[in-house]
Amino acid sequence: MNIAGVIVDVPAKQTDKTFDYKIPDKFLDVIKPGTRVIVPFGPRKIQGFVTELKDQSSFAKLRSIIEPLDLTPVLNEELLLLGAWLTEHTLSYKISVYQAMLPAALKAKYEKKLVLSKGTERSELPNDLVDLFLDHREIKWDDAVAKGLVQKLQKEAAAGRVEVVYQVKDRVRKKMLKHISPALETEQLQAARTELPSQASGQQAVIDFFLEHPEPVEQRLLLTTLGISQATVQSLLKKGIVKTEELEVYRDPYSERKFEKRVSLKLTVEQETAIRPILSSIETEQHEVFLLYGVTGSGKTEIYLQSIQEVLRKGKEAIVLVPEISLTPQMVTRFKERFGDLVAVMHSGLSAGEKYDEWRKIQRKEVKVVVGARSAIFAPFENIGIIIIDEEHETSYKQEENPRYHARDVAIQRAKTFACPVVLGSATPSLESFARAQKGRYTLLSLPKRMNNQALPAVEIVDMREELRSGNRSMFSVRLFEKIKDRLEKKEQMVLFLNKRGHSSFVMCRDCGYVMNCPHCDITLTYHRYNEQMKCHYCGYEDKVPTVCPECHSEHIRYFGTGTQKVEEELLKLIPEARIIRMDVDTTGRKGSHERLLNAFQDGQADILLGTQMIAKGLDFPNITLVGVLSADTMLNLPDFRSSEKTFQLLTQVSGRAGRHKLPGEVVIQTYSPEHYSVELAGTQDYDRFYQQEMLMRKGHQYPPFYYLSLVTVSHEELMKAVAVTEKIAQFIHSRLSKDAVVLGPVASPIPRINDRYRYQCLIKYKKEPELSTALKSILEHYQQEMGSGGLQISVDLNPYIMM
DNA sequence: AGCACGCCGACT
DNA sequence: GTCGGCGTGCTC
Repeated sequence: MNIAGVIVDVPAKQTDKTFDYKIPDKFLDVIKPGTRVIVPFGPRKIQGFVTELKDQSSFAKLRSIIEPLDLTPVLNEELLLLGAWLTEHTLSYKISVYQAMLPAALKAKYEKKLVLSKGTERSELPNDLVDLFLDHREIKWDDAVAKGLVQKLQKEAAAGRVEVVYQVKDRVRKKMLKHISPALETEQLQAARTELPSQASGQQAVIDFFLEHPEPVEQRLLLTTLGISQATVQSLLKKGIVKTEELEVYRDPYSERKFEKRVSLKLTVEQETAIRPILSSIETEQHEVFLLYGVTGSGKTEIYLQSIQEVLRKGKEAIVLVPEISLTPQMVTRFKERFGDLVAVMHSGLSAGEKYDEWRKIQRKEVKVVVGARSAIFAPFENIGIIIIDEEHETSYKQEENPRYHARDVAIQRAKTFACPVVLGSATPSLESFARAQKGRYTLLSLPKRMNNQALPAVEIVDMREELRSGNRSMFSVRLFEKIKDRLEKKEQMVLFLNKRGHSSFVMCRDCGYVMNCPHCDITLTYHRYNEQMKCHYCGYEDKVPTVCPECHSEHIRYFGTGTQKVEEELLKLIPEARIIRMDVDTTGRKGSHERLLNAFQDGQADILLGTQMIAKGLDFPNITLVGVLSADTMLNLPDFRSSEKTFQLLTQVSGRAGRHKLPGEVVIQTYSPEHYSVELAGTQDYDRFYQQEMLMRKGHQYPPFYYLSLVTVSHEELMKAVAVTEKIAQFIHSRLSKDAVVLGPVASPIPRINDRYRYQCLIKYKKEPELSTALKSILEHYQQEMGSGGLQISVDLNPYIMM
């Protein structure tokens, strides 16, 4: 077994296979499947993943692996298999999949350099090159290019005075710090202490310290805790009483914070009923998917925590996925309080180094629980006992770049391997999941009541068309404004929510709320400034922008868009004394600012929390008694068949922020389409009826969960080329599928041009098409050459969430 | 993805 | 006659 099959770090169709290399004898015991290695590849050196070991290769002359990058494989057998599965299910390159499974820090960086050859002196070079190597024997290739000296240098290279060197670098180094530890056993240490001169109090203190704690301690820490100087340590070192070593330390993003240990809460009867099947699945080690459907504030988190506790008791590990946006300090705290140091946290707020350290803790089995966003699903645990996905309906679980995976699918796949349960939790489950629960593929667990029977907040829907009619042109309705003033007087807090994702413009009548829809697709038409047209991105339908409302003939018809900053300004104009904290991408950009703003709000430093998406979830402040949604429509009018579902989910989530504790909560939803079922039913928090209604729509228009979707997006600099290729692809797919499948397109993508590239797409709706994957693969194969050089790009998304 | 090899246009 | 354009094909 001295040959390794290696997947090389070159994301291209032609290199998407294993390359065989000889393993040098000295690395035979280190290199295993899952190890990263540096291999020669053509003239360069690149990183690769060993995926298999073998005795024979069909290749006659093999080159050798240069060196391994890991002492322990970064991918274990299960993850390698999972990678193969993912490749198949996302049609991505193997290398992209493996890289997606690991922290970015493990991705190689490459450097191309020019080095003075051995035995060559700087003075032997031509005059204009001498300075380049002034105080090093090497220079960066890019610098040489910038100075326009490449040709000259290449001549030197041909003459053997300069060499081109390729280097593979790790992105992040392990953080090493100097540690001190005793060099002697306890008794000898004791003896050494007595031999010290009596005035050597510092040295005595150090020995006393090590008699208590014999393990290595960071030097800086030792000096400060004992109040001694470096010199003291030096003399002990000379005497051979202590020794130093460089040890890896973790960057701990939570080191500053103290967590009080909390114990389990008593479960309510409902929670008790809901948790039982989960516990039994853990107990009997039977894979099962649970949909934990519980209204906001019904205590889902406590069920997660206690299930995990049971898993840990069995000596197994747990993965908890939380949407990036709600991976709030509050959430992390609850897990840290319960499980202390056994928890690793992974989210985008961490630096690459911090993420890597958290990952290392998992790999080294120093933690048992990981709480993290999407990519935490790849946590390298080897004995998973449960996978929990909170806010299961969130679309951020779907990765929108290659590999285009859905964390839910990966979770189920891994859980099958480990024969453990998956718990999908949500107050507003995705239609897909709820439908599966209805069909019995998932086990439905319900928590219909809030804990301590707190009533759901009263929701009032305000018709903004009425407001306009009665002369109120501001963005606050009379009702909402009254309530804001009332809360300010009572010194209670409130949250104002503005959905910012309404940017893709749509046209709406301010008088009657009429929004232009596509007659064939039930999807909002998008306004295009460049040709003053309304357009459907699903079927290509086009219409003129109306000057008067087709419905009520009003002239107040215009397109929409507004921002948090504008709301803040207007609010301050009306109520100058209001203390507002604004949370959006602008104010939370810097690291830690998210947490700081929320803490400020919690401490009562502001009355109003104004924000976008990010304040919709997970917040749990006792003093919030009013939630205002400024415009419920923005999301409803996105060109997306899930827009109703997203609107309902969002409104329900936001409403759930109010009155979670002693004070009752109120919600005001402002809208131009109060009669739309997603708004209306969010008002009564009636998921079940929403589900029924939305399922009818989906069935009628052949959308998930009745049909699967696949999306092929073609882009090219030339419009005609993009259209023509998409057309051919559509025809080809059509010919390969059964008559039950629907192939739509070519249609311009919702973003028809990015970076001067025209984008066309083809949407496939189908129930069961075993040939589809093969067909898509052969398309990618067929256009391979053109994708390399001709500037053509084709991307395939099996089960897209964003239609762009 | 790089990089080398190789075959056609504008220059010393 | 040469330098250099980027099309084509390969990397174990």
